[in-house]
Amino acid sequence: MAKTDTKGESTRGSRAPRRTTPTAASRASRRATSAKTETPYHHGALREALLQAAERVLERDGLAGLTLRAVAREAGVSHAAPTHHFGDLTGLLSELAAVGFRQFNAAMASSCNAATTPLERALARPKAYVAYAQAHPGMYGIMFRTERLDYSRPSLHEAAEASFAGLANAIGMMRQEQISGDALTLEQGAAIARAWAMVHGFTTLLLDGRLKDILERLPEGTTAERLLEAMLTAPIATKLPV
Amino acid sequence: MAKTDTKGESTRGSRAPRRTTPTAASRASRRATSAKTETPYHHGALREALLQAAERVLERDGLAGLTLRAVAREAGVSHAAPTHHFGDLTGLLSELAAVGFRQFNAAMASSCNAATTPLERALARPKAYVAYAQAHPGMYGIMFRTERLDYSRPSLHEAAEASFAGLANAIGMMRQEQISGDALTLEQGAAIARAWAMVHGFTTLLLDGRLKDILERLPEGTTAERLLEAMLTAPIATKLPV
DNA sequence: ACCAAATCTTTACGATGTAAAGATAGGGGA
DNA sequence: TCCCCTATCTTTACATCGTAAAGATTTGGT
Repeated sequence: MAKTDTKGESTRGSRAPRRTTPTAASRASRRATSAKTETPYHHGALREALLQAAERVLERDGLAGLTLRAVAREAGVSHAAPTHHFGDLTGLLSELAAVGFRQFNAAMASSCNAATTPLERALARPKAYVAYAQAHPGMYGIMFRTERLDYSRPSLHEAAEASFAGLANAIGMMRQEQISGDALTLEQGAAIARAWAMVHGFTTLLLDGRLKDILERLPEGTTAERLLEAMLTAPIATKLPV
Repeated sequence: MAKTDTKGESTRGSRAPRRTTPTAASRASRRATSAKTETPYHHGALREALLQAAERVLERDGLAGLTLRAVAREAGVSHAAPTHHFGDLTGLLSELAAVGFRQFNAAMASSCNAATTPLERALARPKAYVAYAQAHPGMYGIMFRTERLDYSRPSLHEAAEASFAGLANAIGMMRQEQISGDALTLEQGAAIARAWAMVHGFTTLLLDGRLKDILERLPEGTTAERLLEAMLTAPIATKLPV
């Protein structure tokens, strides 16, 4: 793994064979030029391939391992290829986060649709929220690491906005009010903030391992999901929930 | 700032009062012990100076600008000096996070002591929590960026643990129960998780700018602190708080 | 006074992001 | 059909970063 830069990217030594990585070989058969194992100079769908490679790298090596060059290696292209499609690292991360938000929204939507009873309906979204984060910790981590993202990118802005709209909408339905337009009462805002903060906070604390102490002291075999449920449904013992 | 590595660090004479000359000359004159203004080879309290420099760099340039070399420049020492005191970047960040946790705990403690009425007592801690994060966003950010920290370091572990213990204790007092020892009921755990998740979630969402949309739609001049208060004290409109 | 250990600097190396120039294909007009 | 234009991808280059290793300097113990 400690290969030097130039060697690792197939630059200097082997001049003639352009791409010898396994991923490149699989791509070669797609292009029917003259039955050659050579990969085409033009990938054809590199943008998508890079995003998929980035997701693999992220979930495998964590955020620290998610570099432009690592993604390029994973996709079997030169280290500078991603720049052309995403501009810079922030661009790649932003587009990847957008993918994450879309997956995330889809997961919550399908989970809500599957719910039948009112209790199920109320818990479906938070549970799906936490479940997605647990299943894709890397993606979730990047989606909320704002200092590395560029929200002016339309794809990310839209996907994230849709996520928030779904939440606000769900709260509104639960309160049987019509939350729409531009104005909110303090109570409505507080309800949205409470719901979002509670679920988001629980999720980040959970992923950061900070709930481990609590979980270990709970009755044998209590899962995070069960704790989430209890947190959301437990009667308020005092006037203040905190 | 576009100089080469070695030149950029030590020739950078104008930066700090110390270490103004390249190499041999300064060493020679320092040897003579005639000039009192000359910087000694040994700093004397470099560890503390580096931590303070790191905090300055963090709040000025953000987490992205917080590098070992930047901290060394800020402190006016060679780029490798921090390594000796902190081992590596993770070590520096961990010690800095420990400083943050201590500041954080102190702020909450003093705020709780100043409270008189029961309502004040209940809100003092969350308010201090959010206030610290708003006043020191960089420090707060690093304190919860677990993938860059090493919790096996005693100073960090202790400071963070004290923070959690204070929280659990406050919840216990509010519920007028004795939360101690090792066992927790599901309800107790849920209460702690709820309080922590709510405040921590609110804080991270606020710092990430994600509550801006909500705040803008609230009645004119509603501050984040007011929203926090409403979130914590508002009556639960439905059976489920979410 | 002297030597070992601690502290700080120099030097060096691999990795990364990014800019710029070169190579290669695909596609549209003459 | 041929040719050139443009998008796509590769090479090359460079500044910065983390970190290891070795050298320089001071401190402190004996």
